[in-house]
Amino acid sequence: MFPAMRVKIAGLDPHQQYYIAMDIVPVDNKRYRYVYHSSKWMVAGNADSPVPPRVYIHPDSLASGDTWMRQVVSFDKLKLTNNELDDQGHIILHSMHKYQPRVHVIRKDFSSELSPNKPVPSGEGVKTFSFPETVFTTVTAYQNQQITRLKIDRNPFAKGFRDSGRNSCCHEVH
Amino acid sequence: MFPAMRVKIAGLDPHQQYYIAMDIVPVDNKRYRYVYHSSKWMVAGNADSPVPPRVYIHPDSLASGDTWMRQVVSFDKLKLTNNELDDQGHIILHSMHKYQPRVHVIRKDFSSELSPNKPVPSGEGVKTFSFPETVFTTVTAYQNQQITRLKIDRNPFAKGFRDSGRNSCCHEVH
DNA sequence: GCATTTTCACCTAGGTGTCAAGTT
DNA sequence: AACTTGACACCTAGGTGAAAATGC
Repeated sequence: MFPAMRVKIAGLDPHQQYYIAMDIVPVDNKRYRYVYHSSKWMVAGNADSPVPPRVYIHPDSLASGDTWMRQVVSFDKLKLTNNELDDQGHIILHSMHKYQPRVHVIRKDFSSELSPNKPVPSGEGVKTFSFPETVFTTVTAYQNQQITRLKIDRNPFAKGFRDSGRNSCCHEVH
Repeated sequence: MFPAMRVKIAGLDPHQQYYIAMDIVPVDNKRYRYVYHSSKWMVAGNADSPVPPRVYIHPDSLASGDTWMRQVVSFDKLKLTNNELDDQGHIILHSMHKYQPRVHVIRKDFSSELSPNKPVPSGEGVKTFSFPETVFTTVTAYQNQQITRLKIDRNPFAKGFRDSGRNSCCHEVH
């Protein structure tokens, strides 16, 4: 998933151990299509049937509150798929649906049920945060030029598609 | 370090947490030189002055005995340097000296003193293993053809230097 | 003369969007 | 017509020994 979600965490007990995890939940029960001439996502019917729940457990888990709070916690290794039979542990989503990523901070002594294949437990010892500005719509092909440009300009792995990169290939270098 | 040291571990308490670590200790107090015509390492004087002790803590640490025993524990990410001022956490060794790698299994409740920059603690809760067949002599350039061939033939990153690789580059493919 | 460092081409491994082709 | 997939060129990132350059 790019751009990656990155969070700063405060208020933990420095000496307590925590897991940090992310899941991605549907925003509504709708399927969408993109209307190019109005540059808007429009409802295009009801959502497809639910997919197996998956949780991305941050690879720095288990770590102390102290460790978590000292760093920016980045979810850049989180991967998405539309393959409901995925066996790589990726988070499974429907294409053309709206989703909200959520961050979970889970005290170690409350993590007995934590699993990549089960919903995140809730209750005392688990805090969940979601940021409305991170809602996104899944696609298999980009629907507009702005998103393509954002991806190409910001992702180091897409450097080959940048205008500057393309032009510079034709300059003579001495 | 290639080939990497790889170990199978048995006899741990499945539910106990352990660190696994490696350090590399001098075999003797000598400096060596390689005599090509006899294909042997000969003593060439006394060892250089000791270097700062470094410990490689296996990146899967901390993990349960169960987890450790289920896998082959590989030290392929361990890195060596001859730079005594190294700040990358690599293990510092003198070139042209003989060394013995050691594997340490450290119970979590005994790991208070465990640090990449301090000698591994010893006593109850720490078990240390060394395998004489893994003794090696450090170099900055290979001293004989056998070791070069071993490296090239066995290390995937050296594929470009294999005979088959070199020849195949010249074949026409159609 | 020997040991060490630096630079380099050549790999592994894997993350990008593009485009052509396939699917529904 | 819209959506999805797969092959591809092009990157990042970093692990190899060869060979040249440097040091002692």
